[in-house]
Amino acid sequence: MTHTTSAPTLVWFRDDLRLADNPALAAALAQERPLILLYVLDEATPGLRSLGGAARWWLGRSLAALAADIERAGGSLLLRRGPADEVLRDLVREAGVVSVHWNRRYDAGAIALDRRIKAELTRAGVEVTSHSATLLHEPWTLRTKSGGPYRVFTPFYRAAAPLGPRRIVPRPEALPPGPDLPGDTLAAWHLEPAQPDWAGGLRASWQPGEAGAHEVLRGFLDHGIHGYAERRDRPDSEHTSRLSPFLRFGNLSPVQALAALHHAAEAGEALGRDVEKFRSELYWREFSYHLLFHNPDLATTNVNHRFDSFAWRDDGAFERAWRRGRTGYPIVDAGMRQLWQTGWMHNRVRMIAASFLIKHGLVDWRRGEAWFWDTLVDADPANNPASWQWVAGSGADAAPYFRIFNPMLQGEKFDPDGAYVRRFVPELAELPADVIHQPWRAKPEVLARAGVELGTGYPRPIVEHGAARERALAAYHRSGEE
DNA sequence: CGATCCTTGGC
DNA sequence: CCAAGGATC
Repeated sequence: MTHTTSAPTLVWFRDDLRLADNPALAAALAQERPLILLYVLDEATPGLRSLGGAARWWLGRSLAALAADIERAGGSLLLRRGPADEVLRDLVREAGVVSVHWNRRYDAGAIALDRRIKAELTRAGVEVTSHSATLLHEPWTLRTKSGGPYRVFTPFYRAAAPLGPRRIVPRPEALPPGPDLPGDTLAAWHLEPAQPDWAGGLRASWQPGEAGAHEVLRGFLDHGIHGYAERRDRPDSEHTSRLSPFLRFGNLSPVQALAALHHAAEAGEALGRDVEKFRSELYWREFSYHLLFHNPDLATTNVNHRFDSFAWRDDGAFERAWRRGRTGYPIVDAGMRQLWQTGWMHNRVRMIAASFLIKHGLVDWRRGEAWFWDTLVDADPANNPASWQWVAGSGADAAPYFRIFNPMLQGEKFDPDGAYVRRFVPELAELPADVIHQPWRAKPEVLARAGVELGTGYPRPIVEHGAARERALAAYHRSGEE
């Protein structure tokens, strides 16, 4: 084999930062040519949404891990920055690339860019192949009997699940070296914050990359999955998978997660109900991408256009209090502070916090979506907007608008001992469980004993729940009359 | 087409 | 008890 003398194949990594189960990498390897492994930091192409701060941190860590994994296998990761079409055009010319492989993306900006690059390179005589890697099923393969895309989860799931995912592609044992090409250093991209360094909580919470993904997956299938169906809703317990950021950046594929889940189920390590529940959660991710593919402007436009005339309030003070975790509703504030500290929020609390911004504050869901986009390590172009629209009531298969979460009841139901609130809202740590979700109702001596000074220390509720609820229902009915 | 169903409640 | 209305077969 003459790897070093023949023309190279290029693998362009994007949302698939792993070596195992990577169809583009495997197909490129099978060509037995010198291999260029590329990542492009593209902050210049119009229509591509720039990563938020937390996601940039995750990307930096993932690339460091990927580069190390690649080097251990004998290859090297090339880093270049700029508009991806220009970067690829230059690199192809510079290195005499004859074949390019990548795994597909599904947001409109990326689809348009990839299509343009593919057309240009093909015209130039380069073979370009895209692969399915990031989803269990390609969105265009699922249609209702009447021919349209699914808009309700359950029929989607019933149609998709029996199809079964593609086969897992093995992890390559060795990577051939590629040509020596000039590239950027990761440090020069400044993906991790320096001044100020706000990422301490993220570093303490996560180990991005492929090895970290498998460690979390293993831990989840050994422990968290037991009782998952019931306890996944409890923010005070460790029964969620915490796989979302790994799936977002492709440190792990959903195909790998599903296969590991089935393996655990067959080995009798997990109960059917828990397995089924987690499987359906993987398919919720799938459904979000399906919605994104069929609604390219999911992050900016109401899926249900009845909401286009909704009179959102412009309330900077309310939004700031929400972002900082100072609404005076402990379960909301705990969630918002968990988000800021760790780059992640428990799913149940995401719903409560999102509902609070939208319904108690009447703030446009896009404002909340943008904040989550900037602060979540798992922020992706599908799940984030789809979930915000779900809470707002404007999305597909959405919660009805009149379903307004009661933050006290939700707190008491899902964090009954207050352990989650105590962890993230230390001002309230000494309050007894029976008042921790509504401290304003505690007797003065109880507050004093706990060292809580409402108003000066922990805030009083920014809105009264009952009044806010009535206001939201009235706004909804007004909107419906137009 | 009419029947049935629909992630995540609140009062 | 209340609260719509659309998706799907």
